[in-house]
Amino acid sequence: MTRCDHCIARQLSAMKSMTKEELKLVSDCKTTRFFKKGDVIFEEGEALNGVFCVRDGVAKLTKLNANGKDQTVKLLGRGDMIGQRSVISNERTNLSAVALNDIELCYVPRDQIVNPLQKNQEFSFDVLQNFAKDLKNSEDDLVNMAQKSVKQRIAETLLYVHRTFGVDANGYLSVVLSREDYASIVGTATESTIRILSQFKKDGFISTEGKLIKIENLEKLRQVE
Amino acid sequence: MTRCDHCIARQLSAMKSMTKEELKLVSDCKTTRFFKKGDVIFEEGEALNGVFCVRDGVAKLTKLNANGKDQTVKLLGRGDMIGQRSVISNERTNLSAVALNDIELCYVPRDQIVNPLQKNQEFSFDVLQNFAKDLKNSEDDLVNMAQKSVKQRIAETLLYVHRTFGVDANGYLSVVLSREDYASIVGTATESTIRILSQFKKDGFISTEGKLIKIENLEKLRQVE
DNA sequence: TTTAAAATATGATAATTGTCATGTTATGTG
DNA sequence: CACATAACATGACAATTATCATATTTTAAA
Repeated sequence: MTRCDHCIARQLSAMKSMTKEELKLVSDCKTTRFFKKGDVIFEEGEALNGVFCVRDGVAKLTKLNANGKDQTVKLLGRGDMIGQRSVISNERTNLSAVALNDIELCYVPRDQIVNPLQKNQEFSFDVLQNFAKDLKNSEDDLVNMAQKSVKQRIAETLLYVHRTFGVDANGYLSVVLSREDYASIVGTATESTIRILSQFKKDGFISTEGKLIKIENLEKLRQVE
Repeated sequence: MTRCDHCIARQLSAMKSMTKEELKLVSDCKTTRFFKKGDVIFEEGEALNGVFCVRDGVAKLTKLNANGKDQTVKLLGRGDMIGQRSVISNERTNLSAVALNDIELCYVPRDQIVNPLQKNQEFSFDVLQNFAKDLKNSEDDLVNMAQKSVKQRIAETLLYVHRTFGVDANGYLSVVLSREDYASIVGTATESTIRILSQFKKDGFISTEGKLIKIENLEKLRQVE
């Protein structure tokens, strides 16, 4: 079994401030899980008795609204933790997690997270700082959602995916999302997303190859109004 | 000077898990500040070297967007803490705080919050749980903003204000917000807000008396589509 | 490889929301 | 009280976005 202290995810997550002993416990208890593209990792309303840590791959957190539509709340990549909140507040999760491509997760039981949280000040302060950052991002997202046009939100999502997950050898966004995925992130109809992406193509801001998207002009995308 | 251990705000905030000694320090260091309706408590971009705790009154947290419009991110009432995040992440605040009516705040210097956070496990876990709750709310807000109509968002805001801050002796919402305030919360034009509130009046969902709003039919407001 | 299903694309049209103009009503200040 | 200012209200119109219909293309499975 892979040891946690070598895991690349550790470099990126709050777990970097766990002690060697704590990390050893995590290492011993954790189980590694693989999910295929499209697999549901957990469903809204489930009780999570542990935390997932993304070792490799990308997942989305979604929330079902009253009309039966999914809203994507967050994308998660390497080093991100899933389910910390539910574990800390001891509530069922209010989000579903779905794999966007093949993904490898470590599942760490609740106790191995909560115990260090209650004993290791550095770790708990780190998690607190992560939460503070998440909250700030969340506020920014809210303002964007409230005040920007669909076109702007799509442009920003493309830039976000580019910035966060990078590009493949040919310059295409390495995370491949369907038009419906993009629609679910910006909170609009799939048709609107398709139309706007087509427009971006005509404008030369992006190019596509099947489902792959390449950003051709970062600056123009930033200036979309 | 009023002692913190008698403060009603303490019953509601994470400070309830501070030790007597910690609370004594807070009590000795804190300063009480009064703001009048409309006063700016602090501005986006300021460095906050402490935390505000709402003793009485209501404030809003707003964020300026690129077009110069304010988005209201959160309303704060008795027992709510303002500025914890900036203090914890050691960053300048990304929000402004404005008094919505006459308000009394306690200002607690940074150290009196951060030191207990680094020493008192119970307190820091409590703050963590508060953050977890805030994050969940924030996600819910995002989904609402993304997927509900302006009309629904206004109806929900009325219900929220009713639920959170209650009504006066005559049944009017005890927090009095301008149409512009409501617009800034739901992220729409002031005129749209005025129109929709007029419609709600015609429909008999609410009644008004000057700026005062009374909810006449909770159930109908909940069912708005 | 064939074929069904899913994803993408686009037109037509409706619904929602924003913007600008303009008038009325409250509110507060000298 | 008078007056200036801000808040509220409403019409007319424009812009954005959603919805429905219908092709076309891509993908995946038999």
